[in-house]
Amino acid sequence: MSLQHILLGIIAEPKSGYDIKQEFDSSLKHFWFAELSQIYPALKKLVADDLARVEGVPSDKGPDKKLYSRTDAGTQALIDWLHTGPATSPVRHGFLGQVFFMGTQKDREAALKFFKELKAHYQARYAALQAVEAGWKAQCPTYPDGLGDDDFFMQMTLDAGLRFQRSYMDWCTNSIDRIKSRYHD
Amino acid sequence: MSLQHILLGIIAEPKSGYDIKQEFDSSLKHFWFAELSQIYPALKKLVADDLARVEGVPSDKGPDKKLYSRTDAGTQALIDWLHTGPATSPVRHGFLGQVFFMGTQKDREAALKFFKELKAHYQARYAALQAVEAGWKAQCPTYPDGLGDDDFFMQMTLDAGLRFQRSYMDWCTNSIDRIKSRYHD
DNA sequence: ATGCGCATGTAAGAGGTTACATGATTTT
DNA sequence: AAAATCATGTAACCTCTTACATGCGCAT
Repeated sequence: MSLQHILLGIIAEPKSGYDIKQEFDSSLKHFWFAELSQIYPALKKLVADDLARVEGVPSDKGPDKKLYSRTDAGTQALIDWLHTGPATSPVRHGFLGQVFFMGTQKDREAALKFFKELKAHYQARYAALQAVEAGWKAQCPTYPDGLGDDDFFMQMTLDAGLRFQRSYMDWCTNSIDRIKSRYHD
Repeated sequence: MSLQHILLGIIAEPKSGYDIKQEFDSSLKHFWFAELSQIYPALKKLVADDLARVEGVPSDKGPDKKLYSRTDAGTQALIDWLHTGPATSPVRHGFLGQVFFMGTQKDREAALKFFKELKAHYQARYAALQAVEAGWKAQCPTYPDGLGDDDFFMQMTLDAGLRFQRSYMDWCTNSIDRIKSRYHD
């Protein structure tokens, strides 16, 4: 349900499916992602529902680009989405399932290895978000509160990403300490 | 992919699909959940794959219960899963998508309302986890480090849940302050 | 000439949700 | 007498992933 709305948000400026995929991979990946094979049909559906229009333009290299942009109905559908209340569908965390049943396996070293790997994973994600933030800081010396109205809210999602990753990392660090003091002392 | 493994974890003791659903809703819901319509076929598949066995027993009320338990191959499959490394598939956060595009709508009060609703949502989840923790504390006076080996890891997932909810709440609080000081001063 | 980046898609399948279907017992 | 709880499932649908298919232009 959310993908359609997120696409509507992205095509405030005319964009092709290929452009959108790159935007997912660069600036949106901390909260959403989609494959091209999902994006193309979703854009078609927006047009079928009169929420977007297409315009074919020749490309420098490769086939023609299809640029999608919001119709007025599309903008309204986006705003309606913002008014339906926060989209907080519950989330599945496979790694917590693994921890939940980790007592099944008596190998303490395996448990430590697991948490160290998890911590490294979140550290990498954290570093990636910090790099995005650094780029933003370089562009705007009064970051974050001197940002324009649109960027203000976008930066909030980056702030959320940074906080959440830190929280995961802290939990890993603490868990490693607890395992060590329980089994290595 | 993870559901099968989580079911294997749960059926260390013989359990019916109905029992499992209740366990999801009570103690596992901070990291996983599943509908009965998904659980029943999944259990059948475990039996077909020789990872579980079934035993039909008469129930006090209602139809016969089918109790599922792990085979040795099932236990091995569970342990193998723990050795494949942390299951960190990326997560989609619809509400962050909404925040990302919140600048589209110029209504500041709507933005504040959104964040307050979100904060209330996470506060409710946090309170639910605290209640689970309180029950645990009542049972075990040396909580959390005096817990048995199995419970030790299970409690870690509760700790994770509490930390993550706090982190979401803090972000909401901070975002509300930022919106207020940007637009209400 | 081989592969990479640009640019479009389709098809099969896995995973998950919602709605439907059945029937017994216990509580209000 | 009606509703909730116990207990099993099936079917249609939606979302997302993985694999496949096509073809141009540019750099090595």
